[in-house]
Amino acid sequence: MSVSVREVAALAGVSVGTVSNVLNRPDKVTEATVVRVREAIEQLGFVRNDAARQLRAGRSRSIGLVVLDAGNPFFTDLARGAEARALRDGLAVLLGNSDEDAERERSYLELFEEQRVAGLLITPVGHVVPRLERLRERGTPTVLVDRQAENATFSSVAVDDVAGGHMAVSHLVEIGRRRIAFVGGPAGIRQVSDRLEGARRALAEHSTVTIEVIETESLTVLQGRAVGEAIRARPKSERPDAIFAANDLLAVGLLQGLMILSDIRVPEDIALIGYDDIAFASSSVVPLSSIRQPSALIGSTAVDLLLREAATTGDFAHEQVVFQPELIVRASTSTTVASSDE
Amino acid sequence: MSVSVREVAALAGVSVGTVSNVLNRPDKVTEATVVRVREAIEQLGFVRNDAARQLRAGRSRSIGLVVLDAGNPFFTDLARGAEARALRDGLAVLLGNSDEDAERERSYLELFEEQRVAGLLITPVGHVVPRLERLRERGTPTVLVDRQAENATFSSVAVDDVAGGHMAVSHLVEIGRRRIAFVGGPAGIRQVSDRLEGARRALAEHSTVTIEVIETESLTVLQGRAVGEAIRARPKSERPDAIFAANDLLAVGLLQGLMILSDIRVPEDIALIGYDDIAFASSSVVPLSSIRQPSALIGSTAVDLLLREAATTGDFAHEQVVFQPELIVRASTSTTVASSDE
DNA sequence: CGCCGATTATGATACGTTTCACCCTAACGC
DNA sequence: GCGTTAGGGTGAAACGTATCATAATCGGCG
Repeated sequence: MSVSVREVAALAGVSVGTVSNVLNRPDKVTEATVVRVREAIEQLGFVRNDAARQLRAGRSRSIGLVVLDAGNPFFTDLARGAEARALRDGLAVLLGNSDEDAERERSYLELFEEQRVAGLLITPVGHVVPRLERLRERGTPTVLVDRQAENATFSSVAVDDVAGGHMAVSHLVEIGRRRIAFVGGPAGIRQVSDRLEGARRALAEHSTVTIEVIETESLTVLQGRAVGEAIRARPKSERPDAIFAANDLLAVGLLQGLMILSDIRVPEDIALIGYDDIAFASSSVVPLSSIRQPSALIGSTAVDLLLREAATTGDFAHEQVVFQPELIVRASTSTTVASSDE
Repeated sequence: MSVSVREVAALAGVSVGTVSNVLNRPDKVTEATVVRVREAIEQLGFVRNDAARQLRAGRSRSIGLVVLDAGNPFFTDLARGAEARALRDGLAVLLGNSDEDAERERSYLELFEEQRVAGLLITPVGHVVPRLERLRERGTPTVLVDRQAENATFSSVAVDDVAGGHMAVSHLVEIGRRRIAFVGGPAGIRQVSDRLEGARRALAEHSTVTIEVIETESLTVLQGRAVGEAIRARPKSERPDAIFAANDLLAVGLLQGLMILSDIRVPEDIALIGYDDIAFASSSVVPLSSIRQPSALIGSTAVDLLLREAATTGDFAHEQVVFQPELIVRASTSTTVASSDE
């Protein structure tokens, strides 16, 4: 059925070893032979079998990336950054979408483990550290993405979410808001709890400000819309005067839920700030204030760390990279400014 | 280094064949033996080597999916649909992003071919038919996605883009627009040319309406913004009174480019309609009219066709599924209606 | 002309799994 | 008690590649 090196070798009148050399180290083979083998390959339509190659090599040329939500532009940008960086070293990136679900996460880890990936990038949901440690023992380096490793036992690249939460809420307070709602969840997700923690710290500096936490099942537009509608249904006096959403998807959904068929004005009645600064944030109904993260840079840096860790034999080289987020103010939190966007 | 079935077998005191049976057909093995083997697996931390498995099987348990733009929600939704359907048959989906670039597309095809994927889903950019035919000869079925196969030589699942283009422009004409601009590109992409074709047909029915084609390099927010700014820079009299964007990403960008620091009103001065109806369309500055496609359904149907084709031995079973798009009217094309959204 | 080193080519081997033809044993029917 | 059968288990073979020790070839030089 399938064409193998053996048949190529036969047609070209050389040994299989030579064919392999043409494929992998053409400089070690005479020009004339190279040509002859290449012709045979062409003629037979030979395509190298990656499974055999991997089996022999003991390791694949791919790295696995498990993200929380492949539909979130923040993660697609991150993936794009990772892919570009990996490509420079001839590595492919396998993308897995855990959808914030520990079970799905586990099944992707299993898949990647069976594939003997060259490395693993993950934004963890469940309790995966033991599994990751097992992987490491096998020689598969792991880098935690968008999440700081608590005990420096893994390399990680993250953005300071506590600082980001602090920024967001400080900003809301500065524009005069006092009844703030935090919308996000599930609470088990580190990014969410850190952003909330930052928000709380900002509050601690202003005793007159209160915060209400509204937990969601996931960080999606749909969930945001549901919460928005719930808030809209409240009597005016019980509504917050500002909302800090744990990400932009929620914020966009909130905007829909709050404004549709409603007299609520954003930001006049309720100011709104999101997180991630996805490309759509600047063009939503009311352009969205947000906390910007360098998504593509996170991805490429993660691959960088991964490769560095893979190259190091002594395994005490765990690096923790932490980027600082940036406040982007747009119309959703500014009554006066005519946002000039970017 | 790595643990193999052999060592598991040794520890459990059985043969390798039995271990394999426990892994793949546990019902064929005595309960007691199963337990013993499972314990050995656990104890040694054995993880099945997928490369060896594939090598033996001759085929992988993954299907490849090559899309035009992994950052476009239309395609992430499509991918999600495909993944969910594939999972039901125990298949993984490998996602490749061609970024509308023939070279990248080629390299993903090569990768998938080397991986001996069980099947291929592709939204083609370049001239890939010969390569796909070669794949088919090898026994790898292919389904064209979001693109009708011209000569019924491949299975395909698509949406009638000509009809969609017709819908969009008919709608613009109906609300009284006469100077229409079509924004999209590159022209080589079938979806773009079909939508334009549909637009032209709609025009043919109204001799007083003119169309201007503005070609873009890609279908992204950035490109849309650039075109929007170019239109904004024109003298008022030379601006179109309606724009049909080849997808929502462009439309969102156009919205940004047209409205920022500008007195142009949408839809009063320029009506705007996009294509795909991504989740963000309903929550943009001006909620966007669009042509809706059943993205997840396209993905799952494509996998369906793929599996059906893979099951068929006689190879004359190419099916062409064509869905009809749906016009979604929102504020960007309606001066009067206070959009009730969904 | 013969020797040597360098350059090329060879081909057996191993990677870890699944499969399949075969063996063993115990139970069953007659 | 013997033949038959079925259920469990065995282990060698094969999948297609890369590697590496070995062999062949060549050119140059003494």
